[in-house]
Parts: sequence; C-alpha cells; structure tokens
Amino acid sequence: MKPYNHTRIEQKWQKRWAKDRIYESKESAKKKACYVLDMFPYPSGEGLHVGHPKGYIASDVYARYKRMSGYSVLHPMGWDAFGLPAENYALEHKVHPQTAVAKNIARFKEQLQHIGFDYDWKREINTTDPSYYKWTQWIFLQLFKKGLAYQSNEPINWCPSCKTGLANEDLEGGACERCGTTVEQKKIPQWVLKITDYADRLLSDLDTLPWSEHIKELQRNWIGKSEGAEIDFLVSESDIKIKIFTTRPDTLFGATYMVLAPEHPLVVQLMEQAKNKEEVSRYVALALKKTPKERAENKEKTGVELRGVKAINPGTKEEIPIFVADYVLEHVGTGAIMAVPAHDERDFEFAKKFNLPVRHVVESTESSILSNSGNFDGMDSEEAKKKITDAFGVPKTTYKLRDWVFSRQRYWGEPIPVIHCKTCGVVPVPEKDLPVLLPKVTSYEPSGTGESPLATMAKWVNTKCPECGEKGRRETNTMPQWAGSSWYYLRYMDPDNTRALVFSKKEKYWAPVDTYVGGIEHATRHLIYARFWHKFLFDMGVVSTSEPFQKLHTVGLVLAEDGRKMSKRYKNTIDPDDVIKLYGADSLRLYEMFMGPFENTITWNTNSLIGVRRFVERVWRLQEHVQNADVSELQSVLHRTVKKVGEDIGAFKFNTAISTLMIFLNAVEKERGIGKSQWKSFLKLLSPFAPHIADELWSALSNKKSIHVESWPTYEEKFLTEETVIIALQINGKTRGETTISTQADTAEYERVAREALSERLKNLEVVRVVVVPKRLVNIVVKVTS
RNA sequence: GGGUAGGUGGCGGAAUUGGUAUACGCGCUAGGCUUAGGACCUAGUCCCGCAAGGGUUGCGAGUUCGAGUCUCGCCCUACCCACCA
Repeated sequence: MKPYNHTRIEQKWQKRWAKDRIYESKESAKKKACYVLDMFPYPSGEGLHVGHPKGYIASDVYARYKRMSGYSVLHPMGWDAFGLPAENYALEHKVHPQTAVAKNIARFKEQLQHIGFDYDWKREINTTDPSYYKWTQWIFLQLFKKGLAYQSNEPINWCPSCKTGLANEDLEGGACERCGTTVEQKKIPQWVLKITDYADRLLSDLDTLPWSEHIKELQRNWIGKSEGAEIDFLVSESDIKIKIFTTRPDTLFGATYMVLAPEHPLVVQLMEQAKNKEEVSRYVALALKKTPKERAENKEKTGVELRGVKAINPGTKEEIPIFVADYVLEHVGTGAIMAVPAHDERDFEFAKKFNLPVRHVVESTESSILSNSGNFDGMDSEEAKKKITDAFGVPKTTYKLRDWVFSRQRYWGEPIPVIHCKTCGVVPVPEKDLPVLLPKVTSYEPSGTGESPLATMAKWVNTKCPECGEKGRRETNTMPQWAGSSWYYLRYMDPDNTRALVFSKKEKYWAPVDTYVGGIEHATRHLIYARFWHKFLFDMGVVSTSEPFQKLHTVGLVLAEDGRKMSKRYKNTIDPDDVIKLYGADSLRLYEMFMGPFENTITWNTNSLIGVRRFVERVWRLQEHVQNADVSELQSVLHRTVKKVGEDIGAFKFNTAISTLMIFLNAVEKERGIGKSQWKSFLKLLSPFAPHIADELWSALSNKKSIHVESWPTYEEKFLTEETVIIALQINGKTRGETTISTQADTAEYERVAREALSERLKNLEVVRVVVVPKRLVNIVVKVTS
C-alpha cells in the first residue's frame, strides 16, 4: 500500500474530472432537474479564507448526492463583480476596477478549484461582462416601460465617504453599511424602483416557501406591513386638512393633541399663522440638522406648540393643540399623528412633559371596550376600529419597505440605459442598442458632486435622442451592486444566449432553484430584491415560477481560532490553500461539514481538523482489509448507514452524516475486514464529502468510470432490524439495568424477562403496572410506600 | 421595546420527535510501539463516592409509568428590527 499522498491524489482527480467533463449539466428528458445554487461571491482582493467555502462545500456535497441519486444537476459558479467593494479595492490599489476584478477572479477560481468542487465551469458568469449586463439593462428597461422605474427628487440617504446615494437596505443603524459613516439626507435626482408595488405579494408569498421561520420573519419585519386608517383633521377656521395615519382608529376620541414631523410640508404654512413663529422656526431648523441616528438616540421628547393654531378632533369636535416634534418621522405613515397619550407610550411621555390632557377611551380588562367615545361607547375595540374608520376616515395599509433607490454616483456599475432629451424627456435606449457599454475612463474616482464620474466623459455622454434624433445626454448614474445579483440564477440556465435572457424551454426545465445556500446577511437585501425582480419577470412571462428559490439554507460563520470574525484586519484569516497543502482538500471538506450544525457559527479548530484527517487515513488503510466475501456482521450497520447518510445530506445535516460514517468505520475495524461490495457502498457514501480519495480508492478496484457518476447505494428494510436488541429495565421510570431480548418477543415475554432480571429489587414491592415499549424498555411501576 | 433562534461534559456537538442523556470527534490520562512524532494501537474520561449506590440537560413548578424533548413562570446568550404612529 502506498502512503496516503493527498496532494498527488487530489491534483490527479481534479485534472481527470475536468478532462472527462463529468460535471457538465445537461437538460435531459429522462432525468428530473435539480438546481443547486450558491450565492456567488464578490471577488475581493483578499482572496478566500476558510470561512467562505463552507457553504460551497455543503452545496457541493448535496449536488453530488443528487447527481448520484439520478438527477440532472445544475451546480454553477460565477462572479458578482460590480459595485462598491470591487471599486473601493481598485481605488485603494490604484488599478482599474476591470483589471483588479480579472485578477481577483483568477485567484478566487484557483482557490475554489483546489477544493475540488463539481461546478460546471462552462456556465461561469460574470456580472461585469457586457454580454451579461446587457440583460441587467434589459430588465431595467422593462421595469421602466411598466412604470416601475421612475425618477425622483426626494431627499435620499447619502454617504459622504463613499460619495453616493444609498438604498434603505444599504444602511445599518443610520450609517453606511460599507464604511460605517453616518449618512446624510441629500436631494439629488435619483432613479427609484417601485418595489412597494410588490410589497403585498412579497409578504404573502413567504407563506408558500419552505424557508426557516427566522428568515421569513426577517423579511416580514423588513416589509413591515401595518393596517390602519387615514383620518383627516381639520385646522380650525381654515380649510386646511391634516392627514394622519393610525393603526388605532378606535382611540380617536382620546386624541388630545396632534403632532407634525418637522419636515411636514404643512409646517411652513401653519407656522405663518402661529403666534410663536420665531420659536417654531428655530425648533424646526434645529431638528432638521440632526441625523436620523441622533434623532433616534435622543429619547427625551422635544417639541414646540404652534400657538394659536388648533385642529378639530373629528370625533369629539373639540379643539386640540398642534405640535411640531421630531419624535414624529416624516417617512412613517403620513408624517403627522393624532396623539393619544392614554394608549401610546410615546404620546404619554410627551403629554406629561407638556402638561397635556390624558383621556382613556379603551378599557382593557378582559376584552377591550370603548368608553368616552360618544356613540361608540361599549363597543369592542376591534369592531370600533372598523366603525370609526368608516365614519371618519378610510382604511389604509402602509409598509415600512420603501422604494428602492437604484442609482449610484459611482463608476463601477451597469450604466442605466436611458437618454435625456430636451424635447422628448427621458427616452429608453432601444433594446437593439444594448448593452450600453461602460466606457473606459482615466479617472473613476467618485466626484462627490452628486454626479457619477461618467458625467465628465463628454464623448460618451453626448449622444443622439433615439426618438427625435436631436442632441441627447446619456444617464450617467450607474446601478447598485445588487442589480446583477437580482437575476443571475436565471442566466446560469442559459449563459450564452444572445437573443434572450433565458430560453424559456431551459428555464422551464431547471426552475425553480431547488436549494439555495448562502449567508443570512442577505435576508433583507439580495433575497428581497431577487424575489421582487423575479415576480416582475414572472408577470412579464419571462419566468414560469412566482418564486425563484425553493429551499434556502443559511450557512453559519466560521470564526477564527481567536474567537473573532476572520478578517485581514485582525490578521487571523486562514487560507484554504494552506490547509489543503498540509492536510488535503478532502480533510478540509470533511472538517467543515463535521464541525457542527451547518447553520451554526463555529470557531475554527485545527485539532479537530486533524481528527478528521485521521479518519481519512484510516479509510485509506482500510483498502488493505478488503476481502471478496461480505462480512455478515456488517450488513445491518451498513444498511443503516446508507439510510442515515442519505437522509442527513438531504436535510443538510452533514455533521451527523459524517459521524455515521465514522461509526461504520469503527465497526469495520472491530471486524478487522470488509467485503468488496460493502467497501464499494461505503466509498460511494463517502464520495460527496471526500471526492478525491473516494475516486482514488474506487479506481483501485479496477473501475473505469468515476465514482461520481455511479448511482447512490440503496438500503433494504430487512437489514435495518437486528435479531436481538438491548432494552432498558426501569423501576418507576429509573433505569435499573439492561438486557438483551429478541426483536420477535411479545409483550408477555418482555414482562417476564424484566421481572426475572429485576427480581432481587422487586422483592417485597407491589407491582402496580408494567409498561412495555417494544425494542426500547420495560418500566415496572411499583407502589411507593413512604 | 418587538421578533427569531438558542442554553446538554473541559470544547464542537448527538439524542430515532415523550422511551437507556452525553453518540461521533477534539482535548486530556495511563499503557504499548518507536531513534523520533502533527504518527499508530489499547484502555479510560459527565459529577459525587473506595465501593454499593446516588445525582445530572440554565433555574423553579406542572403533566406523565417515564421529560433534554410537552405546559406555565423566571434567568441568560446570539442575531435582526426598532420613537413604525
């Protein structure tokens, strides 16, 4: 037996697989499709560390298992290479993003290939490739034509450090998610996608998805649906109406004052009529200077009354004061509230500070009953919500989800394919002229002026209007980094198609994605954006399913050995190439799957990796102990292993699948040998996890074809059960020994055996009852004398 | 404040869904083999106890013949959202 040389074996098989093209995906009338997808990476300059491939290894194991189980498998890989991370890297290293991206991709690809994945590299995609982003632009044009992409001048989140506008999803606690800088509100013309039109479907279709409740709940919170009513409050002695939104219309009679957000358009107008105009104006100016974060942090309520101006509570018909206060936010509801201090904590706090009346209108004892509410007294609050809405307002549903700010004032993104014309307005670039190529520029540094660096490219910007042929200007904003990733999974199905985004027949074969694997950080960004675009494409008839991804598995982080996140910044990253050199790709793969439940965050531990490597070497040595005849003592455990490993891979429970393989190996070593056909089955079970050594040992049995195109072993029920089984003997539920019993035994036999085995202990005790659980235990219940 | 997932040895974690808690692996201890070991083999390793025996799944109650698993109350951890009207 040669010593186990992982480097030689792994390089040999990686070359062989590529040469024999065993992983190429084909649409096959005879086979069912199984689309296994990884969230494709940004090819950052830092290369991969051992945390990155964890999800890829899992999807690889699953894809191999599915292929061996008779499915036609699509398991592709590609690059999400547009956007700020790639551009910032390029700026920092003073190279053109294109050059940096090409270099980084080469490095990533090399690292991935060393791990031995079964990707079909013929389907590799790159979001920065014009033949790819042609279709990203095409989707934008369709959105534009359906009125779902529009221009807006509303203030948006602006990161002064990245010098670009950002979507709500790009923020983390009021700061730029990428660089941590507090964002400002800035008024610059923006392209916005009307994702809110899809809010309801994005929400309700979650119920149809087999995703974890955790992810679904994250999306539900993000969409943030609230149902309530809009009610107009009239300003006294005028015809000005203040529209408010409330989820508690039943408390209308308890509204003792009103509040407007400082940004509310009516503030300017009402201020004119107020006796304390100066004071109000000062307050508003101060409030507007605060960042959203500062406003949220300062929980101490502040505000100012518009003195001399009153509103009329439509329920009580009483005059109530109007305040301007920054605890009311412009973008929530209508930016104005009716304040009900008796039933809202924030209003109560404010009322206390400003000495405002508190009127209870809902008695919440066992049920909620209205009082002090005129005709509605005595009514149940749920009923009152409807009745009061009908009488004074209109039902209204609002969402926290806001339309998707879709333009970036940066260079490295897909150009937005529209032309501005003085006579024709905004004109879409004709589809035949796609893609609108991103021009090569000499300076791609962000300008910070609210315009992208493309604006300085006169030659590129100045063009003809496709409608009237007169002078036109190209849109110079680019798309956000989320654009290309919002539909990439469709392109893998048909990556070289020049005439359509995806050929419908291919889409129908592969869709939807059976299993999608990636990080939880994408729960409220990528996964919402992709679902939105997919639903739009579904409405357009481009795709055949209303949801893109069926099963979703989130991968847990791999922390560095110091317990911190792996990061170049902490100098604690581990390069998979180094691990592979020392211990081999098979050991790396097995270890990452064995380290714990797939979705758990787990600390890297080199000792545990060495333990897995020991397992691999024991498997290697086992080839010396393969005999022609099967070892009958191993039949039962083998069949149970086949069942368990298959079930566990299907359920993404890789850690227990591997422990089952280890248990089997322990059994083989105890028997000091294994039959040839048993050995073959075992190698197949091992092959998704450790594809190189499995193929090496498989070929050593004079097999000509790769183990990876073999079929998955099956188990027989008759081998799953043993002839005898060990059962527990209990007295009053406490285990008092164990015994071996035939699996054929009947209840009476169980009871007899148990009474006999426990006869010493049962002396002088009165048996009240005997509980028999076949193949598990016998519990003898005795009378307790105290 | 709201939501979601959790809390089992020194560590990562198992537990057939109410049926012998601590599988598998790491680490550790002892012995063997070896010039040597990131090698291998054997035995041991939840806690108390010399033993017989007793105890143990964050804490406290409950249901049950039987609870890591179900119910109620409390404590703690992680992640997400949050002056959301």
